[in-house]
Amino acid sequence: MSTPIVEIRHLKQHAGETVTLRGWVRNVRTSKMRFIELRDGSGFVQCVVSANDAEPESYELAGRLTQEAAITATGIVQTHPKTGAPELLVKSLTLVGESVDYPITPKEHGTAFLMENRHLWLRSKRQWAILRIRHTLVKAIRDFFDEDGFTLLDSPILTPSACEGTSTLFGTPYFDEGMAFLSQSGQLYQEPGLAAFGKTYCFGPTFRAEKSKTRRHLTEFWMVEPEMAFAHLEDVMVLGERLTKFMVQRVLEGRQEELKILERDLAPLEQALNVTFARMTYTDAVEKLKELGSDINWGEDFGNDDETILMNAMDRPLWVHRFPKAFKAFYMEPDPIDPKLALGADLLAPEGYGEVIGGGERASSLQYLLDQIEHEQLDRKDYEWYLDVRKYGSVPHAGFGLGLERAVAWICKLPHVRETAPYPRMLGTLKP
RNA sequence: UCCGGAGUAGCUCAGUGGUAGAGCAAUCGGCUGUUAACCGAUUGGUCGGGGGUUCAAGUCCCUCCUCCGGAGCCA
Repeated sequence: MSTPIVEIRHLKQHAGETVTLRGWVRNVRTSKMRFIELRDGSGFVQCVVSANDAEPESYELAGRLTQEAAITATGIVQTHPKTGAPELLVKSLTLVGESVDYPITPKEHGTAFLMENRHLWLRSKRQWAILRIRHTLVKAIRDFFDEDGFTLLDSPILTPSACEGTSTLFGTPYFDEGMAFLSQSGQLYQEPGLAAFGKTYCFGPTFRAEKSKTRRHLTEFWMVEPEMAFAHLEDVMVLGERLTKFMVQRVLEGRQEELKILERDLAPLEQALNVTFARMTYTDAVEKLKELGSDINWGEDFGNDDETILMNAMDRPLWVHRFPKAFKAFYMEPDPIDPKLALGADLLAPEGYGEVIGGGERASSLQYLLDQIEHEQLDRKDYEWYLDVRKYGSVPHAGFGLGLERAVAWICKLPHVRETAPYPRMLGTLKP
């Protein structure tokens, strides 16, 4: 006689029925009664093995199960007499794969050890919750742009030169063409797509060979980069805010169990959903920072502390816009009212998470771009294809980049982005 | 790259010059529903590597390596 195989997430629908579960042993507590905490990737459930209800050899097996052994368990779905949660009253157990001396024990571990065992750490409850939320955010991002009429236009990962010229790039030999570089942004490749598709986005890994050693940096991270034709700075802030709210909403709706595992305070997320994001010009932000005790001067980029100081005084996400042109990328459109300023906007997440979105309006004048390329001492030859966007039907256009890992870190309220990626790549971390 | 901190049992840590310790894990035994279960016992160490001081070094000095936190740079 065979019983239906059921995923733990569907257990509730099978109350009173005999079913088979397949999964891994998270923990075992043995007394006369034996309790197996089982996980199957879809959820967690307690299996109860008693001498009365289980076959003798299964009862015996339950007594010698080890952490992370793979098993199947067949029994009746009942409710926990104390908590009311579904549990399985076991009739029979089979051992599918044994597990000897699993390194990650129920007690605490250091970060270095956990990172070395990242491939196993993925099985831990917190990591499971975080990566499920990451999954939901990726899906939300795709759904948002697809439903909004954007066309996915994949930017290449192997590129011939720097896009922004500032950051360090990872290089790799590319046949007879010399060095190729891993892309640090797909944006420049989106712009030519506008005249073909109107609104486009790319979403994939990007790479920065910066020797940054902070809680906000990975050398490999995912970024979604929408770009819109006939669009201005205002459109960036409107779109970015809608996207952020959509992402937060999807997680609040669909990942309640995971948020609970993470003990995430939901109030700041609900707040972000229900209010209009704050806006402040760079110039006002500098004034505000000075009031709050920062030693920043106009013309300097925000330091890590500055973002923290600014956001501690804020109860919602904040757009900072119109930065000094000097420290922004060469392709930014200058502010027609004050040409010292660039029409850029960054979205700072609350709770100390800092920049999640960076974007703005792109320069649409060929002559202006040529002047900028000369001024920045870039090689015009590298950008001819990019300049063609301005030669053949140039229009105002704008877009932004949203860093997935930073969004996950904020929404899960994590102390470090390294937990937001399945296999994070950082300064000094290439394994596993 | 700079500043600070740390490397001792499989893991998390205590041990400030005189015989190397605890909790967890593992192993064995006990316990009528447990939930980081609990109780008892056992096993487990080139004290990060190299050099030095000393009768004696986990402990003091030099040096290298690795990791953690922060800065700069950025999403």
